[in-house]
Amino acid sequence: MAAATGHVVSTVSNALAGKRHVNEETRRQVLEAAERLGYRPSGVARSLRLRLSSTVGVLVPDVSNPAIPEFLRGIDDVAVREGYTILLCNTDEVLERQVSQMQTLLDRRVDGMVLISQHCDAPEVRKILDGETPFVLIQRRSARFRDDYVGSDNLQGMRDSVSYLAGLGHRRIALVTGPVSSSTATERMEAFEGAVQELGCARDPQLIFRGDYTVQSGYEAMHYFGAMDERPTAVIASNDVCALGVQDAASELGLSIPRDLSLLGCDDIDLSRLRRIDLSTLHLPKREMGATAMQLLLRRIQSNRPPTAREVIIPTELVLRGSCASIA
Amino acid sequence: MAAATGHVVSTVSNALAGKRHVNEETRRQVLEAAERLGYRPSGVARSLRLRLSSTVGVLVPDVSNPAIPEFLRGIDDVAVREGYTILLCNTDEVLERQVSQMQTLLDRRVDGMVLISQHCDAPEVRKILDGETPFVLIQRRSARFRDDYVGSDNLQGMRDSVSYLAGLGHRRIALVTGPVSSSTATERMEAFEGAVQELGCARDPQLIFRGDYTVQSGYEAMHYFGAMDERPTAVIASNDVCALGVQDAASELGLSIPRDLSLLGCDDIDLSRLRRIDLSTLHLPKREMGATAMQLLLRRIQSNRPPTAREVIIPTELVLRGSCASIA
DNA sequence: TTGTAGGCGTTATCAA
DNA sequence: TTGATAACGCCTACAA
Repeated sequence: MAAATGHVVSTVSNALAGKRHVNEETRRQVLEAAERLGYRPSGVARSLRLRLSSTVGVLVPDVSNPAIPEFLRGIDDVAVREGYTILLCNTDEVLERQVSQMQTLLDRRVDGMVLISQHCDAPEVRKILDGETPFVLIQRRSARFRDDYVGSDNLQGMRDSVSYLAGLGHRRIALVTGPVSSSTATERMEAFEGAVQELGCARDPQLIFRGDYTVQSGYEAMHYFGAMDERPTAVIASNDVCALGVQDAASELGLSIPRDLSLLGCDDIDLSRLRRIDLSTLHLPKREMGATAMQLLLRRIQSNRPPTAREVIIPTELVLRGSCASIA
Repeated sequence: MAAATGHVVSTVSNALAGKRHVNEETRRQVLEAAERLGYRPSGVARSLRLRLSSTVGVLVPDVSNPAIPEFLRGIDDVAVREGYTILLCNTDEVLERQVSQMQTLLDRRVDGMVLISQHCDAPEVRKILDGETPFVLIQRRSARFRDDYVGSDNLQGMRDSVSYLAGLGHRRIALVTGPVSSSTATERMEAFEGAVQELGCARDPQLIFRGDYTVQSGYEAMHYFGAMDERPTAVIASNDVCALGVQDAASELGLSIPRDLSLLGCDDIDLSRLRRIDLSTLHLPKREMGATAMQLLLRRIQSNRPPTAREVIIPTELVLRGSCASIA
């Protein structure tokens, strides 16, 4: 490229980047030549030189789980605005996969990472997190460390949920929880247990089913609940996707929602507001949360001294639709 | 790193990469030092040297549209297996955004690009496509050029759909089509028109509503159809997401599916099989299609002489669920 | 305002 | 089998 213009590389570089002053005429020539040749500076070379890749890795359990893309979209919104590109990695909740993906991201010298509901306490993971590369956690935080984190207010949310159902007269309320490794799942479960006790509802461990945030697990949960001698009159699912499975099994069992069973979700995925689904749920502004996480990450990337960790807890809001009713 | 081991860089490189023979003892030392120092070769430097980034860009309209992530997952499956990482870009169907994202990908020297339902005939886009960087198209192909392409058999699929409905006695069948710029939408629409004529159904241009693959557009379409003097008795939606909107509006209008209205989708997104949705639709193996596209891309990336373009047309399969019934 | 030169961290080539 | 060296394409002192 330099050759083509008759100017030296540094002049070309400066003309293109507009960093230092170059003669207007020189500049014009360079720009013209670049245009004509379709020349564009190599981001790779720049990354090597600057030791900055303008790239962030995002780890997700599985993009095709409906709850995930909305976070992703929020992250992307601010990433694009700030000139970053996203490297996407699916981990399927499998620790080794997560570790190897993180390693790959590091090898590619990403400027930072966003971990959406990923393992963050496993020693292999922690070892990477303790390195130089900035990161932010979404919806799953460490039990032992304080990191940059964006998550929902699970305590308040679950309390609202239980007290809403209790207000409708329900006393046997079941919970389909998420995987043990998920702090959000754990927090929601603990809040559930607390609220159930406070509000004088049944405290039956059998009413808690361990799921894994999938439709399938909600489906299994409901079949399990349905087979109990004393069925729950209401079910809270730890996320909407899983609530969809509960709905499905309920139909199969001939249980009408909300007549025979009240159902409450968490997350408020886009589909929950469809009349066919019509799921009452805790709304979570996922796109905004993704954006917030990315902003936190950028703050850390761009600051010279590592800022102190910040945890952003987003309040949830109960969205009442048609899946709950007072007990007959 | 080289310094730490007392060996020269090239030896270190070779020990780590295992390319050429190094003394077993030397090798051990290098590996040990790397382990101890947590050293990992820079992918950026390697990319610069090799002029290969092991990175592919994927352009999508919007990740949070449920039809998209499944393709993405398929792409990722083979990408990971082959050591590639995905750079994700949302374009929102906006041409300038697509162009600027493609430019960014080029700047980052991606080894190739996958365009999921993107503009591919606009001159700005074509200019980039005509460059050196390999690419594959999914679900939207060029009207004028023959590129590597993976898409559904829209002709056969739409024929099956119409003839299924005609077999149920429907004669007034409506279509909610996709954006003009989408070849899949166009192909489906043309196939619809042909089939409708062949099978002796109403050929009323009013029965075709131009949507854009969103829930919202399906919703609007149904309200439009619902207000007609002579309502259609069946609706075919150009994709499932849009069918969801039709369902929603139908509920709102007090039309029961399938009693008052038969509804057929396209794509078969995961959610369509939920009992609450229960949408009859054309199944499309989206994850497999994504994988196929990525394989096509790799073939092009890895071959010395550009192979001739290949179009892979995937047959669709009508999945009968509960959204269609014979006419009363 | 422009030119020169060094280095970012690899790999490939060539010589030892 | 190993060592030295030259790119890859960019940015940035520093010198002119």
